[in-house]
Amino acid sequence: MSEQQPEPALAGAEMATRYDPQQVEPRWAAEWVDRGYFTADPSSGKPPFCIVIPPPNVTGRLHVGHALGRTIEDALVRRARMQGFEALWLPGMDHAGIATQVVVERKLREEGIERRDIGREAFVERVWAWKEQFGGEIVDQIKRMGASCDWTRERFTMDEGLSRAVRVAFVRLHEAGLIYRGERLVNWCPTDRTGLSDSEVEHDEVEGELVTFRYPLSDGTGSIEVATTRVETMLGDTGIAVHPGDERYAALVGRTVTHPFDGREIPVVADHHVDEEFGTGAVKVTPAHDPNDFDIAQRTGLPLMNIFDAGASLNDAVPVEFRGLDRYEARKAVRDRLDQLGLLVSEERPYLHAVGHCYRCHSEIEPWIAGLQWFVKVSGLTGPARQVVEDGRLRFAPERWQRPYVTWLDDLRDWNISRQLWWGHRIPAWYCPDGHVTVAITDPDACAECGSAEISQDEDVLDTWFSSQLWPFSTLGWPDDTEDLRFFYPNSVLVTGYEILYLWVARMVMSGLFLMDDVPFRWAVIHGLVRDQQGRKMSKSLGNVIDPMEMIDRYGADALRFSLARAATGGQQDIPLSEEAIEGGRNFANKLWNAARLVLRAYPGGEPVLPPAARHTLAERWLLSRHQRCIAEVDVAFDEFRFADAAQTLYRFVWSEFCDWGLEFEKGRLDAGGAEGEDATQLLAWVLERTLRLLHPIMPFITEEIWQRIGLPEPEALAIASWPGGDTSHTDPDAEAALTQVQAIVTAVRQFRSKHGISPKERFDALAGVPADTLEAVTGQADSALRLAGVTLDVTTLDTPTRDGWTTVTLDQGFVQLPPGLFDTGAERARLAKQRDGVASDLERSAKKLANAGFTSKAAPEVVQQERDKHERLGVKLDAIDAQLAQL
RNA sequence: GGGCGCGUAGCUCAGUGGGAGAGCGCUCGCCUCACACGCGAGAGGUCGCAGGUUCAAAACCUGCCGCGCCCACCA
Repeated sequence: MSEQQPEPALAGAEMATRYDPQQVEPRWAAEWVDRGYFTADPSSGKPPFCIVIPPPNVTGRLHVGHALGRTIEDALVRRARMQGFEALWLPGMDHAGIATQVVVERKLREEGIERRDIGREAFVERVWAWKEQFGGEIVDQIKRMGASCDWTRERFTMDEGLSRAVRVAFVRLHEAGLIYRGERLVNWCPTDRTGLSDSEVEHDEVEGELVTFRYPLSDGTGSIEVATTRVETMLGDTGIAVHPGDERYAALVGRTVTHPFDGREIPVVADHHVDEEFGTGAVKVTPAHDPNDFDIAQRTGLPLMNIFDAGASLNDAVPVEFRGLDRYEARKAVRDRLDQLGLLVSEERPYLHAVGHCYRCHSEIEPWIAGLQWFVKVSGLTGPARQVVEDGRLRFAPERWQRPYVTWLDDLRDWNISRQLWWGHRIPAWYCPDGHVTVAITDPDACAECGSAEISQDEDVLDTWFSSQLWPFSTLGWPDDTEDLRFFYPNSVLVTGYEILYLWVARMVMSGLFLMDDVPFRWAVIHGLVRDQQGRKMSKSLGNVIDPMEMIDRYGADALRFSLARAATGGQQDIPLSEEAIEGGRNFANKLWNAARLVLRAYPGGEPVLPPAARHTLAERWLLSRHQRCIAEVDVAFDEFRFADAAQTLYRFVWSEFCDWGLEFEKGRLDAGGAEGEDATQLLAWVLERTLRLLHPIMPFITEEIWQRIGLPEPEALAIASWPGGDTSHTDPDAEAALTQVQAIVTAVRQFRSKHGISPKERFDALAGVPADTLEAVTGQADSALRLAGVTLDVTTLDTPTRDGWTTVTLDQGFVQLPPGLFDTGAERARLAKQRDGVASDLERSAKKLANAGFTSKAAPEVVQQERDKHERLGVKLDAIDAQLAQL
């Protein structure tokens, strides 16, 4: 830290009442990186732990979904680092083909420039320039979150190394016969003017129409009715199909109908795909614009008739009156024309059906023949990808994601990887005039087959996801055999949202297994989508978008991180988040800050030393025991990727246990000063310090800042301190039980005061009775807890005579007596009566249970004994209340 | 058409076979010398519905109802 050194130790007294993340976070974010804590060293001798970041789009901005993923990743990596792993979190960005191209195109258009006007080379240059200038904002945003990435290893999917990896991967797959070129119908986006893979098409219900119309038989003997949701495609019909076994149409197969607009004679064919039950049992066949029809045409030899241009407007293949119309205008025009000719049979509108949409721009997809395209043949890749989850080499958390993953693999069709874009990895295939294809890693000078020097490279680029699927190993140096690759592959964990389970996760597994012969990662941690409090998707139009940068400005990165971690429950599919929740995270940070202020007020600095056990008070034994349980619970929660549980456990420990009881008990000792005060201070600092370590993966900034103020001689930062755990020596069930007694006493007195409206200023005496075996432990402790609240307490055993005229509050095990004159008798009678009702009904239920022979004979003995104890306790309590009521 | 998830306090969610919980919100009382971004005390729930298993069900099984999501070439 060049300008602002972290505060030295002993700064407790200088700590402000309010924690201010803005003064802390930027300093540490820079300092950790500058000191090289996050730079991984594969030769350290430590075991590896590696996560690669899901690379965000270069043009992207951090949204709250990213914030969730990065929080989870950072928590895992920081904990692993503290646990002694050589932890690498490898960052980088994705060129994001379509998305980026569209963004830059839009910017250029604002300058009055069309990409086709300036040409491919100039356009790509503009994208690079744009990327250099405006891209990467998201990197700074990730840094602000406190992400412990190794920025020295930052990668980009189109940097030199990764571009080479893409070519090698392409060539290797091609050599293995797993990449081929073919002409097929592709999912065409008429807006982005490129083909898409099946995974990039989203199916949404739309309110369309179902139009039924007639094709007259060419011989004038009748007609055939067909139905369609896209009546405009009838312009491209080249056949009518019926089921081979359908007797209604058997006589028509082989005959023709006449196209009403252009007079073409169209054959009636038989094909098994047709469902006799549906509609009229006859189907119009548009091979060039429907995948099923394409298949039918392949089987029956019907010709293809392409009626659309790349923008999905009608081309010159259709009658003049329709040319140039876009598909929606055409739909109406064709329908009207059919109506005029008296061929329209019926219309159903609205007709709900699913229509494919482009995942980037949401235009309706047009199945279209876009020339020769490259495909990945998945049949050779899915088997191993399924196998590794079945034999546990790759595991999902939560486990339920395994099933959809396997199901998807089972149904997978070949992957179209050609994109008619300019921004991306150009397909490493060259063609000569004779039609030979040369596929090569480095640009060839001549055709590999005929030696022709007249070769030209494929105009298309590869699907963005083709390079993303290599990310877990290409970033580590593949195809070279690097030290990083050997050490950090397979990655330990991959963290991502379920929306790219197929698009990305499954493909990394397939390519990793094929190219690296091993899974890309051992765990796939799948999280939900962050939604608003009503469960709605965040969108600008709804105005419910939570901008993580704004939240960091307002509440701090720790607050954001904590609230995200706490919300990531995994039980439900998605994650609701509200600004109030983040405010809760901020409040928690402030609570921790103030607890530290109190503990460190008189702390001398240095490593906290736990006083010998013999000097621990009951409350201290309790605190250490609870703290130890907290460590164990947090540890297991992290191991099982239950981030919400880890956060919740820490919240409860810090707030409800450490602060609410621990610090309240210890205030007396702290104030006492001297040896007693030193013991208390050391013990609290010891617990605090370990708690900071536990909390650090989720809230790195505030924990580091406080930790520095404790002033340990080493290590120099919490970020590289060790993870607590393992030790169980402080577990102390006796202390926990005894303290439960104390809490009951303290609560009873507080309730009494509150119920009777006794002013906090009013001081009074009280007497508590507890079982003999906890008397010694409880004595003093209960008194010290209450003294601050203006109550002087005597503690005695249960069998000591009670004080005449005092009112008794009956506890589960013991009682509290309060002096007369403090309260209204009527109110007290009401309080007791209410309590009696509760106890009486519990007692009745317990008695019934014990009277049930089935229960006493079949239930586990310890459960029955527990019930007997409870019954007895309730009986004693009821008697005590009755006695008290009688006195009033 | 196939699959998945969820219905528990006003809201968002924990809780997987033995006495209904948390955070926020709400009510009452407190500026108690760490914290009002706080402290203390409360109110509030036929655990979606109906059957079943069990001595015992919010939890396990079956069916139904409701909400959300994913996959899918019924025109």
